[in-house]
Amino acid sequence: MNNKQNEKKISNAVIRRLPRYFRYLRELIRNDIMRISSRELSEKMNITASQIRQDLNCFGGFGQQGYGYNVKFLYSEISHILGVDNGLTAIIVGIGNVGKALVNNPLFEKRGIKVMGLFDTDPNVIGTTFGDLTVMDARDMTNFCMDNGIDIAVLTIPKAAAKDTLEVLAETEIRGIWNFSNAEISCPEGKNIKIENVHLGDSLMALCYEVALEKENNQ
Amino acid sequence: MNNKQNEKKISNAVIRRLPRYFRYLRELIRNDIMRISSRELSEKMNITASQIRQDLNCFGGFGQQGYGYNVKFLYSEISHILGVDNGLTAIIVGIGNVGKALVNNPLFEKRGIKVMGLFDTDPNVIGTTFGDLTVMDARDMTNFCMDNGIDIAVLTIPKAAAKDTLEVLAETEIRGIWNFSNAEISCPEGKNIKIENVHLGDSLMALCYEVALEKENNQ
DNA sequence: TAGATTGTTAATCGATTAACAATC
DNA sequence: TAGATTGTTAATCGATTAACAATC
Repeated sequence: MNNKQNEKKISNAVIRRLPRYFRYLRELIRNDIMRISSRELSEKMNITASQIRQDLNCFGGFGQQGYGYNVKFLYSEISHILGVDNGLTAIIVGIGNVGKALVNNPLFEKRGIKVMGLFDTDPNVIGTTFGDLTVMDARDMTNFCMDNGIDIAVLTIPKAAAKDTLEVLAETEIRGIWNFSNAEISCPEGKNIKIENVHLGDSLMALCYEVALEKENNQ
Repeated sequence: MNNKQNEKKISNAVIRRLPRYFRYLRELIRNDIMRISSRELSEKMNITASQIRQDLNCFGGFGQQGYGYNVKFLYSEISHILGVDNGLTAIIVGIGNVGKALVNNPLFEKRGIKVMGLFDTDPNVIGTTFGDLTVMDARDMTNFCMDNGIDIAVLTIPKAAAKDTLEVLAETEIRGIWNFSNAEISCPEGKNIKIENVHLGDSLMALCYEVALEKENNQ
């Protein structure tokens, strides 16, 4: 039950699995399933029961011997670990096609993240509205982030704009960057900004590798 | 030099790194760098030189002792392994916000994939055009895939539609699915369809974990 | 030839799985 | 209490790194 997060570093492999548990548990709740054993969950998720127990125990004992796990309790604990109840705030920088796809996406809301502002440099885009948000001039980004205590910046900008934007953001209190630009960015010296680089192209190519291999072997 | 692909199974960890090599090598070519040693590349990519040599040797010797790697040659070999020159074809199923972001994306073209068709079920969307493609009725998807020998289906559809769409696609000669729907799909029994599930929400949550942890520790 | 750097084997490290004592 | 299932330690497996002989 007690939080071990501060005691030892959680491996990246574990962290990457947490959102998956989060998804499956939400599904169980939706189906009114109240309790589940590591074995049952392992069958649904296609991983070993051992791994589930190891993973969950990184954060403390969430289960009960002889009973299993209380689904709602486990879900709320994992939600907490993932910061779902932390009231994190975000801005989206670059309102092109990808930016637009994210603005209208339940992705953020589902995870308790509030999108507070949209930014672009194009005068034709600045001033347009999406729901209750109006696209602002990127030059006002620093002030906006500072005034509103923004936690996360979503970068849906061209590769060429990534470096400058990173420098601007480094001057704010931003804590994380979700980077969709093709530039591979890393945290500036002396800062402590967590960066998640999303390379959709890499995902597509991993698929292409398998497809191409199969195609060659088959004909 | 000789292709070892058929000899032993390449580990997933290696496959996931190939697109990254692809990107860095393209960058080197753009900067007119003709040759590079594993050590130099390792410094740029922030991995060990040992790993680079191990990775590349899964596919055969692409380098030369005492010299290093010829950038253009290595790039073309990796491109080939990733199927860039295989003339793969694709359709996009579901022309909502995410679908639109992908239609207008150089992602496919950059990797030699030709997007041949767009599909949707919404009568208001069917018939609209994007570049030289017109959105077709999803009911015509099976025939279109068969007639055009489509390799890859990109699913940008709601979670609820994923199961049915998968069943339809299973009746075609589709070889791969790039799945953006929140449903976690797997290959139907008896078929050999490679599936790449993209969970943008999982990526966002992994970032949130780090951000939330830092926030808690700092205040 | 001497220097450099690969290809490849061996050593290390970390992550996954198995086993079982603890306990509900 | 007996049965079930966790939490946790130990064993295994695989991936990464180090080392070095091969060779350009």
